[in-house]
Amino acid sequence: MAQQQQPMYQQIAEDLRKQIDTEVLKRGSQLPTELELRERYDASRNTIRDAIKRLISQGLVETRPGQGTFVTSKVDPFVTVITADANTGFGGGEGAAYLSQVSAGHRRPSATVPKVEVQAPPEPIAKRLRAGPGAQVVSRHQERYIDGIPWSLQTSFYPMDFIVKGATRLLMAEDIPEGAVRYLADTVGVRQIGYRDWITARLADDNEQRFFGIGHDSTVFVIFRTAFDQTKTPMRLTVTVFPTDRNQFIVNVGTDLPDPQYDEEPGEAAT
Amino acid sequence: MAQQQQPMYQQIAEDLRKQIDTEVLKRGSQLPTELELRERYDASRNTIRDAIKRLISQGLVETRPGQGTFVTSKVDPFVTVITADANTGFGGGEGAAYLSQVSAGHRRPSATVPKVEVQAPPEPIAKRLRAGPGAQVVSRHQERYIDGIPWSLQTSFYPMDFIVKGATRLLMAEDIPEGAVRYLADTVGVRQIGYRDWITARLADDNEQRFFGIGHDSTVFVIFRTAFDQTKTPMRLTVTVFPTDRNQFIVNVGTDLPDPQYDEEPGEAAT
DNA sequence: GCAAATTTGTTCGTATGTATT
DNA sequence: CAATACATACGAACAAATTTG
Repeated sequence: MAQQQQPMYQQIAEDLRKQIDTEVLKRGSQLPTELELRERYDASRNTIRDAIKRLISQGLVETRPGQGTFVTSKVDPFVTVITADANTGFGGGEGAAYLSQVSAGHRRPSATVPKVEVQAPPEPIAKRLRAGPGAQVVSRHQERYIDGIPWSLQTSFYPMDFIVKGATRLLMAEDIPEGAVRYLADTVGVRQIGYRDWITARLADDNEQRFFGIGHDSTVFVIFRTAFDQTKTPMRLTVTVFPTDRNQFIVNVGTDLPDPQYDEEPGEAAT
Repeated sequence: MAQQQQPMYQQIAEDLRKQIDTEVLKRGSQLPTELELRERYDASRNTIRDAIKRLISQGLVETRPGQGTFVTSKVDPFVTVITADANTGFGGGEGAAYLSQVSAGHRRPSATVPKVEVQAPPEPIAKRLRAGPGAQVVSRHQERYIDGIPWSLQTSFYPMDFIVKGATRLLMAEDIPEGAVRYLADTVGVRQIGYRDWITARLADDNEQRFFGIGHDSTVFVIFRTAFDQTKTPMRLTVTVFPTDRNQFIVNVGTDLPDPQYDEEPGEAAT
């Protein structure tokens, strides 16, 4: 009987995970306290805590000091189409239409008013905007929600040059209803010919952990969107941070594809 | 004196992280043993281990039983272009050209011979291929490397129908040099008009942890690529798993964009 | 090839601090 | 204020993996 291979804390974690999967422990419900689990599994409290730590790092439960440990209630994931679809045309702006939201109609996106700053760009930003040393940029930062759930943190950077040439509304801490792309075309004659998204993932920093309400070893998608004008010059860089636990992305290549079937979640797949 | 705010194990982790960032502890080098750190920081071994666990979950160090703890040596990330570029034309096959590899010329991709199976597809696969109950599919699984480094795990699923109609080479455990797209067009007249990538992230399972050599709380990208034929019917589903610590993706929207500047890593950005 | 030394992994017990009810 | 529940920290012992002599 080669059964006693795994450490006890992993066995306990596995047992609790199964109870969560099979809804014996329902979403949002409270787990037994550490002392109760200690008796049930005949283990020390430290071992119980090691098991719970595993479940936390897997995003299955969360602990609240003074209260207890609770099964996390996962939200229906937000699905974002990165490539513009036929209806919205050639997208890629900053505002509400910036990223086409699948399941639109059911869900209500919202965002804080932009926090606008003029700053010397950090090195990675400057490189992507091809801003030389000493150059200044305008940054516009927003916290974005869907149905009241923290969805993403977004910061757009524009060359200061646009302000000098007349696009002063970029400095206003208010939305640009017609979209920044349209506004820049109208005021300074800069037309967007396309953009490039650079998709990465990393651990969430402290800010992001607080805003999204995720643990310290949760990961986030970071998408760098560089938009180019008719002279192939970067005209905007938008950095958006999405927690991976509630976000998915779609990229369409080719025309005339059937609509995605949104009721089909991409579940686990054998490799 | 509001200095004793953070727990000790977090302070120790922070101190070690700084030493790694400033190259005091170089890439690949060994950290002091737990007993040495225990004396240096005047803490118990368990507290030292809590600090190291934090560094592990941040991907900064790795432990090897019987040997010690080592600073992880990060590889130059692999950058994959998801949208087809002008040169390769309308991509989306299964083989080597399946995903255009940036920095090509410097790096050598390789893959194991496909492991071919005929199976009843798991539920998520069947849904996406629109395979009814009882339907069979052919799966072709490969482990893929770049410069000998584990890069991705890929499984493609084809409807069994193609085999019946004559595309028997799909059953062979060997590469299809001209590409599966071309082969299917030639043998059964099924032409690919495009594909849709569905990008998600999740924790790595045991298989993936072993193959990629990553920890149990590391995350992976999972990309579901559904390819459609001229009748808008799914003709292939490819599931590819990439560890997030060494992979990035580019999506181009619009034509005539300048080339990416590959020497510019997307570093950390203020939000 | 084997035994010893080294190093990390697991488990226990205990005590105290902090947040919530 | 008291009770409850999780968070941090210490010490100790043994197991498992690896290297060294």
